[in-house]
Amino acid sequence: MRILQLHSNFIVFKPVEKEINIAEEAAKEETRIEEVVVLFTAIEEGDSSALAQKAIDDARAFLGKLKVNRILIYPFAHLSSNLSQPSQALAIIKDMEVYAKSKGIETFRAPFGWNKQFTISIKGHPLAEMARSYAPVQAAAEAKVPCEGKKEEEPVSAALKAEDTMKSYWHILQTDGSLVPIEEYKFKGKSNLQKFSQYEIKKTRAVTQMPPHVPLMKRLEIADYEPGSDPGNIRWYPKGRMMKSLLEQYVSLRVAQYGGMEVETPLMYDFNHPSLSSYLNRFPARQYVLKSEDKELFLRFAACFGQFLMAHDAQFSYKQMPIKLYELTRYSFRREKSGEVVGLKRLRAFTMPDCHAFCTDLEQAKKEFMIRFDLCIDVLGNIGLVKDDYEIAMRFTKDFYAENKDFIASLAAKFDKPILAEVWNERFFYFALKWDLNFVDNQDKAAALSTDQIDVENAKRYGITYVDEKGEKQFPLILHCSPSGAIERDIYALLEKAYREQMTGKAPMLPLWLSPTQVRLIPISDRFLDKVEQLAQQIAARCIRVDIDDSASTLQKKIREAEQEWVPYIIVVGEKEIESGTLSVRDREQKGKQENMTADQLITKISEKIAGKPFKPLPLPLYLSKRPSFHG
RNA sequence: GCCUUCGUAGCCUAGCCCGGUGGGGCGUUACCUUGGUAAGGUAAUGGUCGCGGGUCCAAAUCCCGCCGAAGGCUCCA
Repeated sequence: MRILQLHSNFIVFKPVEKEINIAEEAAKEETRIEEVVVLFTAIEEGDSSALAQKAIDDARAFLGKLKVNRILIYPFAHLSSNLSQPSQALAIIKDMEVYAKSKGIETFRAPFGWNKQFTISIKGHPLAEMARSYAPVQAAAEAKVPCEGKKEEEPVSAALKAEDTMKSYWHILQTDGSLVPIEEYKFKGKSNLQKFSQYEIKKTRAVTQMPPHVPLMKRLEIADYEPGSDPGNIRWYPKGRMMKSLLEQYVSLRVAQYGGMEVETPLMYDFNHPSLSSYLNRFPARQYVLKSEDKELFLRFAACFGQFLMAHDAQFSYKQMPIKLYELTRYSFRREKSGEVVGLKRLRAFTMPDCHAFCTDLEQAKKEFMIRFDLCIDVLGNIGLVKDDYEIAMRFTKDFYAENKDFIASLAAKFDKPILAEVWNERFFYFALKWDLNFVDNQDKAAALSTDQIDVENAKRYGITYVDEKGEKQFPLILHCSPSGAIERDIYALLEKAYREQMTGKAPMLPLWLSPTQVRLIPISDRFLDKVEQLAQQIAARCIRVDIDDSASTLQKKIREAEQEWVPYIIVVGEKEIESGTLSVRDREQKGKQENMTADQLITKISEKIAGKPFKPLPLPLYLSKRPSFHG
């Protein structure tokens, strides 16, 4: 049996003439049905009533999802070249109709045996079009790995087999390296891991609140939606641009210290390049496509292409390996579905540091993997996201675990927190092992930050080779690592974390090195402006971002506004301070407690806290009265 | 893409159900106030009520279509 299932706005059909002599009686009139799932159905040799019921049951499963309860069974012989006898076919079609009605479905049927004309309007969503094929006997068809973007289901048996291959078996990998099936694991005291597991496995969501980081990114003048672009393409205000730039610099610095060689590669690539087109098929991201003269190009959705094409042309041997290439893409483009794009969490254009390491063999890859694992955790920690802020998932096949149990156990021991493990029976992605660190936000949704994976496929695909000890060409293993994840996502995580801390009664703030204003000076009156400016210059000369609130508001209001801007240190300056040289510093970290210190002591205190981090000067005019407001 | 909800000044929002001159707050500007650690006072300014069509004597309000956003679904290397 073959069924083409179409979720339609409407269908209009009209019987024209009888094609066979057993055709049913029908009037040659137009029938119009609105909001209906149309089942174009061909009955094949050997089909039974049981199969008819199964077909209806499968269709019912979709009716629920589509929120429709109306079907049209439309006999359509052209789907098969192995049709059954018309008399049997009619009987089965009728069985389908009776069964569907018995299940409470509003069922229509087009007459059997007629040549009919029809007009149909199909809905555009992914589930709208679906082809199904039912084999009459359980002959094992060959299994195929389902391919993303294909709106067709494989024959049942093949689909079942593929499902078995793709089926994820969820476990918790404990710090001693043992696996506990998720149903048996006690999440006591591990509520974030539980939330993350739920999100990964069941995708449960129940919140209707706007993600807290969205109003924050606007109010703090970090970033905003850009209505003049495509959804998920963000505008960055001066403060946000500065933060993003610092994060970019920091991650790039750390990768350089690790040994990554920074390169730059094109934003757009030829759709028809042989290596690229086969990679595209393995990577289920939707692209931005553009035409230039007679070429079709796509905007890159990862940094892999440029680096792989570069590695393809490079000459290297085992003596130089592992070789590490690095690029920070500004931007990677993924045309996420409009309903999925949200705030800084999921974008269509995002900044992605990506470091690939080309390794000779699994031993070298494992060693390198471990080094990068440390690097990622340390980078995130310095950005302001510690182990309590994220959960880890590790994904591998049954066989890989069996063969590398000690290695996986050592990763688990190093992380020192239980790990969500996704285990497959067979490998169907290009990696043998992958982990990702996931931030769990205030809506209990998870977003991946850092990740690393051992790629066992792409060297061959891109023709990347190295020369081994015997002078023979070999394919390397490739590690893909983003030490921080997307930079935008880091900012999302920092804002969500700040919001969470606010909920627990703490003053929300950004890490000191990322705060656009680190010190705010508030003169008590205009009379002190000159002296305050001198103080500002003294502080700014030591690479600290300081500004002056010279607006016309009252003192109290200026303090309130500085607090609402999350300024870490606020200093009111008047006669006392200028004469004594002692400043009364309001410390946000300590909920606004005031502490007396000299300017030099403050400078030392801040310098120690931001040591080792990149610096950028104040991204806005020194005087608040000279600043435009970018949002409200 | 689908479903639900929502679009009112630069920002937040009342009014919509039950049609009859769109109200408040923040901001901005001006004036008064020059202050000692989270909102000083007065006034002025600012609106194609998302866009288009319909119903009606009359539409922010009711109806239809479209656009945009948020949440959900789906998807998520």
